[in-house]
Amino acid sequence: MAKQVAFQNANGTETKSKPTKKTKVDYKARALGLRAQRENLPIYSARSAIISKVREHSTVVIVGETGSGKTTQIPQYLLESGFTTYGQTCIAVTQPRRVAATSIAKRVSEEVGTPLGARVGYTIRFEDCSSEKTQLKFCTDGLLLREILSDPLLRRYTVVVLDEAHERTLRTDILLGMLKDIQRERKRVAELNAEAERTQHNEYSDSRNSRATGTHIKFTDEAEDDQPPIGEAVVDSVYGDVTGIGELKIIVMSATLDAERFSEYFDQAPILYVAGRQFPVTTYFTTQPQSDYLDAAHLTVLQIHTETPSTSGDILVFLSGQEDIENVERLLRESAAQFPKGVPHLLPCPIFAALPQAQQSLVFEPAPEFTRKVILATNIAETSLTIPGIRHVVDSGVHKVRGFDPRIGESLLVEPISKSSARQRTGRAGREAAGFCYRLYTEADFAQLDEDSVPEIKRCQLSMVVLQLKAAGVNDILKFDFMDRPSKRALKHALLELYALEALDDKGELTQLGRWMSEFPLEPTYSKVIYASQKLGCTREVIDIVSLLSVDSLFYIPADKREESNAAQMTFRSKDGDHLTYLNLLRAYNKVNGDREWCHEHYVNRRNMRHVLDVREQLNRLCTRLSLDTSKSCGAELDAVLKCFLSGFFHNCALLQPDGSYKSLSGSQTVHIHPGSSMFSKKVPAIFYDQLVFTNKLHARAVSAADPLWIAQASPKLYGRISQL
DNA sequence: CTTGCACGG
Repeated sequence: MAKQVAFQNANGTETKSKPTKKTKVDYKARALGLRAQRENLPIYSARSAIISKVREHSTVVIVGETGSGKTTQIPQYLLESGFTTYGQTCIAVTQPRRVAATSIAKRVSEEVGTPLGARVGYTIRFEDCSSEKTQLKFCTDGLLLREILSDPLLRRYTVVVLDEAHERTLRTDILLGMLKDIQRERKRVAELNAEAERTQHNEYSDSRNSRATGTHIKFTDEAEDDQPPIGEAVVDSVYGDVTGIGELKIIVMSATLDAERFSEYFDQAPILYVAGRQFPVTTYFTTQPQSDYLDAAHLTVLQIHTETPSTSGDILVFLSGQEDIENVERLLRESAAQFPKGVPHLLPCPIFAALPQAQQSLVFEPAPEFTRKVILATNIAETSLTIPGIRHVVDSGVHKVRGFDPRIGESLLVEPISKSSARQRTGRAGREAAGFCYRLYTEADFAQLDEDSVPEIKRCQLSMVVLQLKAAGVNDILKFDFMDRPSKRALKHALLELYALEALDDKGELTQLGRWMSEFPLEPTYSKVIYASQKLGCTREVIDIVSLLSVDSLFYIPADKREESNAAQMTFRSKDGDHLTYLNLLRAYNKVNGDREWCHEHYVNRRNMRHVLDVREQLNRLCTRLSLDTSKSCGAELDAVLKCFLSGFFHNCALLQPDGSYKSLSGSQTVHIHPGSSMFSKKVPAIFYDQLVFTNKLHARAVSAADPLWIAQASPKLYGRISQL
């Protein structure tokens, strides 16, 4: 081979862990069989140290490397140590991802030896596998956040364990802030309870004189029938009856050594370190910077393949997105076709979130005889998926990052990864045995990388976050104790957006509409649209379309089938734009009952369509509970639907210019209609869009035609003038 | 004029 990528060995090796094996449910006997395995985990020797630290401190930070067993064991140690009481209190363990919450709950219930949903259970959106008996509940962090809105003190829980906190997802960060508040309030309320107990046991003291300000104790003789028979109810001026509520313990679990930040945030909480099970990974850097990482990735894979036996394990390549993956796949197929006889086959397996399930699962199947798999992956393989059999990792050093700046809007750009991300990628080579990692950048470039990625909360739109905080009673958003504070500009932008949507009044206080909107698991723009649909009589259509917009791709478009998939999409096309096109798609999908073949023929992403139906069902149920008539339909008068959308999306409008381009109303920027849109290359006086994302250009996604007059009516204060245009 | 990293409710 003429072209080569030169590598050099890094100083030292990097290591990672061994996964636990999946097993079948078999309750008591099975649990007994698992006990030896549990006691063999690295964390087992730290059991009593962990428990006593949790008893002594309100908050404990635990750093556990992959394979330490922290995720499955620590919740069980707490359960065994009496941190909960049957039928009354519970331990919550949060995960950033749904699959993790469910699979860990399954494993732990096996180890505990009870059926799933009994003593150990899980709750995620659309799926509740827990009961009155549940004392250990695994859930997504987003779900626990929702629970705070209906139970501001989280009174059911004695301990909350935040797992994977180092990932710093938007929801983990908000949860950290809110839990810190809740912990302080619980401490105050717990003291009230302790004091009530003391006064009750002292027959000489007058309890009325010994209470904290702002509270009073109800006497049993003035109580309703639902009062406990013995003793007195403890009532707090803010939370009402707080009888029996104790302190809230918080355990922050992290896989990396950034624990000091968590410890500082929780008033110097103690940090415990637990070692993992690891295999060494030999890491190489390129000797020269690579101008084209796709070419470098392609050549490196060929080098690994020819220089090591194919039985030495599969190759995992980290790339930035679908386009990169499809390009490298093509290069590899071309090269593999020219292998001389006797060289083992090379099987490229792409994997990214938008890929249909059937193709995703190929990654997990063992390669055929005399064949080596090359997994071409996005960040999905960094944390979300663990692919067995990987011994070689090729790291491009880049990923795609969503950004947000109120001045520019949203963006989606390829950027260098952080050091911790590079280490995480490297670790993927050492899950089962010693491995190798090839970094397609120099050691000097690695040294220049940021230590950690920027937390999500600093690079996304915050209107939904701010609405949630307001609904949870956080009045001064600018003073909220964020672990990493978003910019003042971003927070003010969110406050202004909520004001424009009439969720906040001119004092910045939550309006009745804002309270109503906060009930929805939706961006506030969407809940506003649903609200507007009642007056205009098209709630059924609006809920359908909002559900359709909750997934990011309704169609799957492979690079080589663009023409065909476009033709298939034409079947659903509405002249008014994407919103009604999507509605047509849903109706067609329902007519064939989501038939698999039909979806395949029309390039419809079936998994995402199922999610749409789940969201729709949840929204319908929620609306009914809030006494909205979800059957209100506008029939063929679909203009009403577009008008509703404008009541939430008046900020997302653009007007046609004499030169045929569109300029946004809010920022006077040139916006380009996304090529996948039914409005692409169409000229109408005005458009509105679901999203504006900067990639190489400002692209408007999910676009529909709008009457300029409707825009003026939707927000007379902002755009009243355009009716005169 | 030709395109969407990953998640969550």
